[in-house]
Order: sequence, then C-alpha cells, then structure tokens
Amino acid sequence: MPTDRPKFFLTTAIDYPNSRPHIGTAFEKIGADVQARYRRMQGYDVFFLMGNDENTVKVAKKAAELGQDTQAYCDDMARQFREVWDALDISYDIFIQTSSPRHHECCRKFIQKVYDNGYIRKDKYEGWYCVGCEAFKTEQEIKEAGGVCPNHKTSPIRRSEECYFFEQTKFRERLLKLYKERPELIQPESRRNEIISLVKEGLYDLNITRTGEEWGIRVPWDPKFTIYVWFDALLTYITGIGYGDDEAEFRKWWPCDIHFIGKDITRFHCATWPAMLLAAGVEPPKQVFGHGFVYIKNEETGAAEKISKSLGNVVEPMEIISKFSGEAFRYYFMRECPFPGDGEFSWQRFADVYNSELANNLGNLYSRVVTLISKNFGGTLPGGRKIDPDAILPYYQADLEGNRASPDGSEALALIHPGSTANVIANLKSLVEQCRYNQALQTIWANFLTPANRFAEVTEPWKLVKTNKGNAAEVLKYMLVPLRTVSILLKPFVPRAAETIYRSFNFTKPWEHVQYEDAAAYETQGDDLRILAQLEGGKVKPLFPRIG
RNA sequence: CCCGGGGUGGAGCAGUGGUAGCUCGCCAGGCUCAUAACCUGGAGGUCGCAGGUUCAAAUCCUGCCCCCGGAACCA
Repeated sequence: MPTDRPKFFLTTAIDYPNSRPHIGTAFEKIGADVQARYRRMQGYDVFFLMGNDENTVKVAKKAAELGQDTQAYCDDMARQFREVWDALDISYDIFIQTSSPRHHECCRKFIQKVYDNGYIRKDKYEGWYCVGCEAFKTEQEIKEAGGVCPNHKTSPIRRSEECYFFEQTKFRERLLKLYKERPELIQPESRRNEIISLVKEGLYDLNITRTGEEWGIRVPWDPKFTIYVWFDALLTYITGIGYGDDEAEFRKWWPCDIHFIGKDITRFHCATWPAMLLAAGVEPPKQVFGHGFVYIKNEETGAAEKISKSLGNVVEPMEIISKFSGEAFRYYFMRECPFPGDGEFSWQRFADVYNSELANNLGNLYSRVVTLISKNFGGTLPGGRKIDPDAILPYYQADLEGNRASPDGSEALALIHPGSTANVIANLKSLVEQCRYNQALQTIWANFLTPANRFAEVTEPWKLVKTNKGNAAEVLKYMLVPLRTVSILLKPFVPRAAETIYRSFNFTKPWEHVQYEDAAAYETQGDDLRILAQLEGGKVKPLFPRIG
C-alpha cells in the first residue's frame, strides 16, 4: 500500500535467549514502544523491529544441557519473550529470529558483499585458549578469575588459529567524519563523546568468524567457518526489512531512524555497525540511542546492584505485571528511570509511585469527575458552550501569584486566558522526541493533573450543584478538559488507561486519529457532553486500584 | 594509571550566571465529590571540599576527595 506519510523505522537490540527477559530488557522495549506509539499518533508510517539473537554457541549449549533440539529451544524461548512483550503491549511489527532461513540467507549475501569489496582478510587470531571450554577467553575473563579459566580453573594456553577479520580500521576517518557531520547520530551526547574518543584511539580489526561450531551461519566462500554472532546479529536490522530479497521494501525503510540499545553496546552500534554498512555500500543509520540501565535496589543494604543471576536479584517482568499491571509497569519505568540515564527498581518504590501518581492522582481524578457528573446530572452535561483547554493553567498561575480564587464557580472561570496549553504541548513533543520520557510525564502531572485537583478544590462543584447548578455544570466541563488532555498525552505511555479515559466520554474526534496537537485544540461541541463509561451504582471501576 | 558518568533537604530527581525547585515520605490543618483519595500550611539543604573569575555561581575556571560504570557473546 503506497503512502505519502513520512516513514519511521525503529529497532530495539535483539536479545540472547539463553535466559528469560528481565526488567532491564523490558525497559528498553518500553522506551522504544513509547516512541513507536508516539510516532504513529503523529502520522508517521512506523515499522518497529525486534527479535532474538540465536546464532550463538551459548544457546546451542543451553539447549544441549536441557536435552532439547537447538531450534526447538530457540522457538520456545522466542515464544516466551513475545509473551512478555505482549503483556507489556509492545507494539512491534516484526519479531526476527536469527535462526530463520531468511536471515541466514540475507546475512550470507551481506558478508559476501563486504568480502568482495575487499574489507575482509584472512589472518591469525592469537589469544588465551581453554582446552576444557574449547574456546578463547578474553584477557579480562582470565584476569578476573585469577589467571585461570573461570569455568575449569585451569591455566589457559596461548593459541593462534586462522580466522577472518573485518577491517573496520579502514573506516576510522570516515567514521570520525560521520560523527562530526551528524551530531544527532549518537545519542545521548555523553555516549557520543565516548565513541569519538574510542574510535580515535581504540579501533581495531574484528575477528568475525569461528571454527568447529555446528550452530550458526556458514561463511559463504569458506564453509568450515561460521559467522561470529555479533556480525550476524547486527544484520537483523536490515534483513528484517528485506535486505537481499526485497529491494523495494528495504529502500522504503532504510536508513533506520533510531536503533535503541543499551549503553554497553554502543561501540558495536556506533562504530562497527556503520563501518559494516559502509563496507557493503549501505547508508549508516540516522540515530543510535544508548539508554541507561536499571539497577535493583537491595532492600537490606539500600545499594543499587546490577541485575545479575549470580547475585540472585533478577526480577521477572511477569511477576510485576501480575501483581500490578502491564500499564503500571510501563509507567513506573518511564517515570522513574530517566531513559538516557540509569534508574532503580524496588518493590517499595514501585508501590509508592503506583499509588500516589496512578491511583491517587490520575485514577482518582477520573473517578471523582465521572461520579460528579453521573450523580448530579444523570451523566449528561448540556452542550453548546465552547470549552477552552487553558482553563486550568491560568488558574494555577493565578494561584501561584497568591490570587486565591473564591469558591464561586463563575469567579474561578473568570481566571481563564488562552495560550499556554499549546506551549506545554510543544515542550512535551520535544521531550518525547528526545526520549526524555521521565521529564515528559512529570510535566504532564505538574501542568494538568495537579492543577485540575486544585481547580476542583477552589470551585467545589459538589457544593455548587446545590446552589447554582448552571455554574456547577460549567465547572465540571472545565474539569473534563485536563482529563481529556492527559488521556491524549498519555496515549504512547499507558495506551489502555488513556483509551479508557477518552472513551468514557463522547469526545468528537475518533480515538484512533487523535494527535498531540488535539490536546490543545479542544473543539466546540454543540452536542451535550455525555458519559459513555459503564457505571455500577453511579460509579466507575477504578482505573488503577490502590494496592496496599 | 587512563576514559566516561555522578556527588543538590530522609529517599529519588530537575535546575549551565541573578532571591534553591519538583515528586515521595514526615508533621499540622482543611475538605468530603472521589480509589482512607483531594487541597492548604510547616519542618528539613552552608547545592562533595578548597581556591578563583564576576556586581552576582549549584551553574564558569583550577586543584582535590568520594561513589558508580568501562572492551566484547552482558540490555
């Protein structure tokens, strides 16, 4: 289907399926998903790619340990990963398994191209080899284990063997030029600085093959070698959109708009990956975003620990989802952990944030507004009056200046001036586009939800219905404004709750077509404002039930 | 040793030259429409340390201290 909408192609890192996904992996997927959902809302034609990285020796070993066929093991793990992503409403368009025949084939075409272009040479790799493991060990591994193999506790031997090298050093100057010409390529900026100094000093050719492995992709011109897992893993980003077998589709999506990755693998994505692409005559991606890590707060010591199996602190995403919800999970990590930087998880903090921000603030505002309208007006507010989305902000400002409004509804309404909501939304768009999600959410709460509750406190519609029903109806319509605004702005973050709020009323624009700009452009509605939500005894089901 | 990030009231953070702010927690009061929710007020910080620039520094410069990461199958 042809389209003239701007395209937006984004990817997450692909994961090793040698263990189930943890909350750190989920953090990345959610951050990418917020971006994908935001772009779709804003009219982009979006393609969101994720996947599992299966061509590694570790996966084959793990399958063997379990007595399973490697492929069957990979398929089952892929199912388990997708189960978690689905529970978190990750809206990926394609999920690649690198063990798939199509990936293998496209991969071979790519590496052949790089070989033909003269950027792969045969040479010798020398390093510390453990006979027990039948594998090379890094200096680091040996050093950390005290001079022996960490698995076998035996001394490694010096060994050299033939292999193929990718000559990425040949791209040193071109990479540096690229970083200079396109400062937005590596984000956030701290990562960029890191990579520039790395490429200036530390770039070296990469051994991209292994021998003696059954599981993996064969090197096309020399099939006794398999392709080193990193080289094939990165290729997922292009094989997934048709590189090597669907030229039109590939040209439609490439170059990638954002690769979301963990900050630890920026060097691969910002140096090796663009070099690989250049070597094959393909354009580099537009942006690589290296997000921060989630640490687990040790409830006893208070220290932030790296998520690791050996520390035994791994938290299963499903555990959080079943205790709270997928929406709460998304909110917590986007609100509490600055996406470009590091964040922390603790059950205590999770419960605090959930109760105070989702239940008490957002959820409760929704409940009180719905109940007030249904109990006092039978669920229908008479229409015909224009509602201005700036109703709340100026009140808030007036309040800050010390001009306390009187409890008379009409006087509170007199504080309204137009103009400011649009500014806040412009700022929010920029924050979301820069992936500064925690600041975006904080801005939404501070500018719409808190003022809405204050507005209610000053105008007291529950009293006003007894003395001046006309004014009470107006006040309630104004309270609906921030609720509507927030539902639109939260659509990328908590899609289900946002939809529930929006669809609880007969707002005119269809939910599927709502954009950020609509949050500031509340249309005049001749029709009555009605509650469409299902009620029981005049009340709605709590959006986020408090959890004790 | 080197490189990167960071040190702001009890916790987590924002704040790149002009009276130190947000969320949570804590204390007191108000309200009662609402999910024991909401609103107001309060306590609590010499913005890691020492110098320097400036009319003015959390913010710029210099030196020092401390914490966290850091090269490959780990997001």
